[in-house]
Amino acid sequence: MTDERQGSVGVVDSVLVALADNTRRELLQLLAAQGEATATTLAESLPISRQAVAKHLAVLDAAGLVSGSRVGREVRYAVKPATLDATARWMTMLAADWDRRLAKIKHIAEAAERRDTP
Amino acid sequence: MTDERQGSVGVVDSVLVALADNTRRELLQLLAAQGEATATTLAESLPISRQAVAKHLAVLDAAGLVSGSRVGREVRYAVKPATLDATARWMTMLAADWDRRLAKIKHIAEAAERRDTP
DNA sequence: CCGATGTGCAACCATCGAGTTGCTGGCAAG
DNA sequence: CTTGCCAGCAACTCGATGGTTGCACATCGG
Repeated sequence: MTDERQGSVGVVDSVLVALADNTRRELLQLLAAQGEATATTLAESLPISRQAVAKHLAVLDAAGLVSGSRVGREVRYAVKPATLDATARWMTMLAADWDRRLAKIKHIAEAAERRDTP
Repeated sequence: MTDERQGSVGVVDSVLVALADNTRRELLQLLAAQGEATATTLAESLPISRQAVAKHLAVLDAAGLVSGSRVGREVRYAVKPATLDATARWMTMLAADWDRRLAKIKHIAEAAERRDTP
């Protein structure tokens, strides 16, 4: 199993790195809108070359956010919601964890205050 | 106001960029664990210099993930769960959107298949 | 078979970002 | 007042990354 401890490396890292780029997010949006598309098609909707798009798709594929399947001489890419969803879950969990800790610390601080100024 | 459309720039961008770095995530973890800490303190728990930590904290602050408050000659930083939570929500919504579109497209494809092979 | 179209690979360039060192300025404790 | 932390620039190095061009390879259509 992949351990997957909070802030360490892993699947989450690659997803976040992939999502950190605006062009890649636009690419995902286009893919989600069209269902399936090739690198060349996508490049026509963006101000960058086909090769640049291909590289981005490789990154997204490595992160598990998209997957490509060869059909004849072209490669159709499609979005994979599961990975994004998993990352969203991880984030929600993390935020909840922070909240828990903050609440606990605040509680301790208040207790100390009550003790100092009775 | 900041518009804040789906895949375009904005708050989400800065948060994702901030989270894309592993050192920054470790920093957040440390902060969440300790409640409050200064740049120098945090630097002692990491293999990098105080200045590097300060830069990272600046990025996290700009993204709204932490906030620092001056106490005497030192600056105490603390985690801000709200922003992370908002981003997590955004992601969940996005994943759901992808799922919706995928389902619709699949439906269309099946309909076409039924029509082609009656 | 031959041309057109789409991918993949490699080299190359420019910029960005993480990290460093070095110095200055403020605040506090002696 | 002086000494010692702590924070805040500023300049610099260097590897990662987004982007480009050029070419070779496969596949479809005539």
